[in-house]
Amino acid sequence: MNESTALSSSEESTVFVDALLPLPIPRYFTYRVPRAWSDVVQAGIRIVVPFGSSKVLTAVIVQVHHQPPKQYQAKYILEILDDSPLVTASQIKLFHWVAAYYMCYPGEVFQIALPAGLKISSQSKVQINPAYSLEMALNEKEQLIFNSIQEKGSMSYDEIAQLAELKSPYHLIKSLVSKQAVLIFDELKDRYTPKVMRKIRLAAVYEEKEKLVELIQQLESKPKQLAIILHYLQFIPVLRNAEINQKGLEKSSFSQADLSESSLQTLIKNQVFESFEVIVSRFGQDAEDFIPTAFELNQAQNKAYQSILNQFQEKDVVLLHGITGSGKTEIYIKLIQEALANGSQVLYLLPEIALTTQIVLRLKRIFGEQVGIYHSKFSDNERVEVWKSIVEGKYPFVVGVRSSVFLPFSNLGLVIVDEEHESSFKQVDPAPRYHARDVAVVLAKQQGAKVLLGSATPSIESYYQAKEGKYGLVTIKERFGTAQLPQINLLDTKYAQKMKQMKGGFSVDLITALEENFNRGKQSLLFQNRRGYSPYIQCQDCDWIATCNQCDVSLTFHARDQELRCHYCGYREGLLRRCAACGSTQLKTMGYGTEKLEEELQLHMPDARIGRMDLDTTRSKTAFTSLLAEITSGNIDVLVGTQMVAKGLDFEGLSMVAIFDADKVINFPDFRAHERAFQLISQVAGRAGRREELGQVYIQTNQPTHPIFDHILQNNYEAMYAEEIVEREGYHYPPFSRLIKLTLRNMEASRVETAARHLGTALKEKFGHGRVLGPEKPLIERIRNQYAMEILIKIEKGLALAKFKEALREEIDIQSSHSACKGVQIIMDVDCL
DNA sequence: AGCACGCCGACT
DNA sequence: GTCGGCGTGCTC
Repeated sequence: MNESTALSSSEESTVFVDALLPLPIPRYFTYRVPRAWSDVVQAGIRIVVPFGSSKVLTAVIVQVHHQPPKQYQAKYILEILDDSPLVTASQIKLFHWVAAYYMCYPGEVFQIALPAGLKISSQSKVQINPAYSLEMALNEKEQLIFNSIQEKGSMSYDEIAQLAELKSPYHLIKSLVSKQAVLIFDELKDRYTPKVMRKIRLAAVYEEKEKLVELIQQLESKPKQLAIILHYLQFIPVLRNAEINQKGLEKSSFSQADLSESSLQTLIKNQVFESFEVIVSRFGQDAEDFIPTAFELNQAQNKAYQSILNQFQEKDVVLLHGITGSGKTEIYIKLIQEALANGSQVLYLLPEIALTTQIVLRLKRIFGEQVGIYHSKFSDNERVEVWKSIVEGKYPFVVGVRSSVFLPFSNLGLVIVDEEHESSFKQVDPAPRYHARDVAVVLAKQQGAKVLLGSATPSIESYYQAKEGKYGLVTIKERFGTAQLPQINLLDTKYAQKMKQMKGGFSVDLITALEENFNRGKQSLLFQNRRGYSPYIQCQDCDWIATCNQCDVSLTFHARDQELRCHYCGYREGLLRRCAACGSTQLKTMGYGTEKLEEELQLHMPDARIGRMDLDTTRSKTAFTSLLAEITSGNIDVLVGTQMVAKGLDFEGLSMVAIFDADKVINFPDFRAHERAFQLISQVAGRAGRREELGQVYIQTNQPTHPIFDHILQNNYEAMYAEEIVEREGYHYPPFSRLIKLTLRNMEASRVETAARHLGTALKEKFGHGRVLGPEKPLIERIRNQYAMEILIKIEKGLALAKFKEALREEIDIQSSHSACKGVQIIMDVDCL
């Protein structure tokens, strides 16, 4: 390739860049770089580019070169957003790997990887610079735009382009910016606004003792001002240590102490105090209670820890199988501390729901300002901050959800995937449909890092890898401290029914157990994986059931809001008074959601304080934390909850756990049903008796003889695994094969069916009947008026995966252009769960 | 993914 | 006679 140094003519030395755009298009796009920026551009910096007739997008440069495209005229870059790379070369590589593996496009990975604040688009805005002082004359057009912005307060790029009759207003705006007439909203440069804190400090003269004493004497007659000074000195003892004055005190501290705002203003005006702003980290606030703990691992933990270190010598991935309450977290912490001490970065992946709980607080307390949190419950600004900080080398330790595998690490030494069996590590809806655990393994390999997968109930896949020797395996079978494994009791609801021992959905035994536990002043947990009041309502006269008109599901009744809701499309309507089919008023709520359990339980236990934790009661971050506080402070005796309570919730007084209905989980029509049931039930059971006392677990089921319960009762993971793995091998399911699920969608059922049959036949012919299953109707045939059909592709172990996928992609492309598939959307999900 | 360009039905 | 349906194909 030509080097710029060797070129002289202007045409030849024009700089071009290949850019990755956040779109599902399989290639890079080449743009021309304005001369002024030819030295600025480099791989990894973000640019703003025009795309199509009217769109403007943020892209990232992957390559800088001098080859003008031959087929077309390259468009100019509109803007440069960074002066140093924000996306690393290894990230781009990872995007490509993910795209190839999960059968999507690098642009789609890029789109998911970048927090929205780093991807400005045509909607970005411009406002007047309050400091503008007419020093620089504006030309006619600029003046026009300036006036218009002044009038409206702010204008978007699109609006300016329209008014100025320009295709791209960037140059005009740039000129206005350079004349200091306007400011681009931080939204433009990126939508990220740093969080600032207003602080107050004493003017430097008063750092001297005499001056300060003098000041205080002067203010004797002004009690309000004096109070402010004294308040300040209480927190910032300037006399003892003059230097701390520079850091100042938060302005809010004064208002919180009910001190006069106007007196403070007077002091500022009189130059006793000065007011200033600092940019604060959105996470750093409680860095004060940062305790660099040196804790001791117990014997079992230490053994496990040593074993992990040993196995890391040979294996890149180690699976830590530690039963609930065995203290895996302490081992993680020790490993993290060690990796950080070696100067490498650490990524700690957690499933979405677990992240809001105590573990984050604990890690923050231990690692202080070293830790960055990457989570969707935090605002996008916070995500941007984490991204930028990692690039700058801050936050060597990141705790995050699945998308944090795409952060710009450069020196990763350790990745921990906690609760590695959790299905929320797999993205389902928009592409890329990636599994964060598996991407983490690739990421780690790329960076030369080690991976520790941790779980009390590992996924069959991971355990198999460990058994096969591909991963290391470390097992802890003892619980931490004096905690014992809970005792598990099965409650046969079929029998109870026969004996008239049921009160509503509760067996008498369950109520008795709950009451006893309550009378002993202990907390209980009632688990039911279904939110709302009742999953359906039915007419007692004609058996009609209220269903969603956009989806093939029943509407769930929510008592608090007195409405029926569809949990799939979000549709809601008021509660019906009459049956829509026969007009009868005999409508009855059927089945049990958490709301109904809460209500019934209150009738059975009128004195108990009952709380509920599910998606509906924890929508906001504050609702979740306040509920958590209620539980830990003992203000709740029985907590009713969905799977949210099963993950990482650990509170002292909890000595009993009840699973309201185990049958739903066990009978789920899927080859992973047993694995999932074991995981979920063990997990919920594990919440009980994490302290000294022996915990009790009650499971209501109408099939107490089901073999899965043998393993659950004995907490025997290995036995469950041994049984399951035989099944998997026999039916060629993972880990003995790879699965790709094709979902076809269309508004018309018949079209989807035709297309699915057509595609299914073609694929069977091309890849063999044994490898293609279906097409079949999914559990829910229609969602949001879209009908679906599924085809499952099984790829046996040993087949060249990448080649197969290429061939599959090709065949799907061919078939999807066939008339039978017209208008039918085809979605590919690799390693579907 | 959007969005423009392009060919066939019910309307002022 | 036109407005508009959404079917294909392109976007540097």
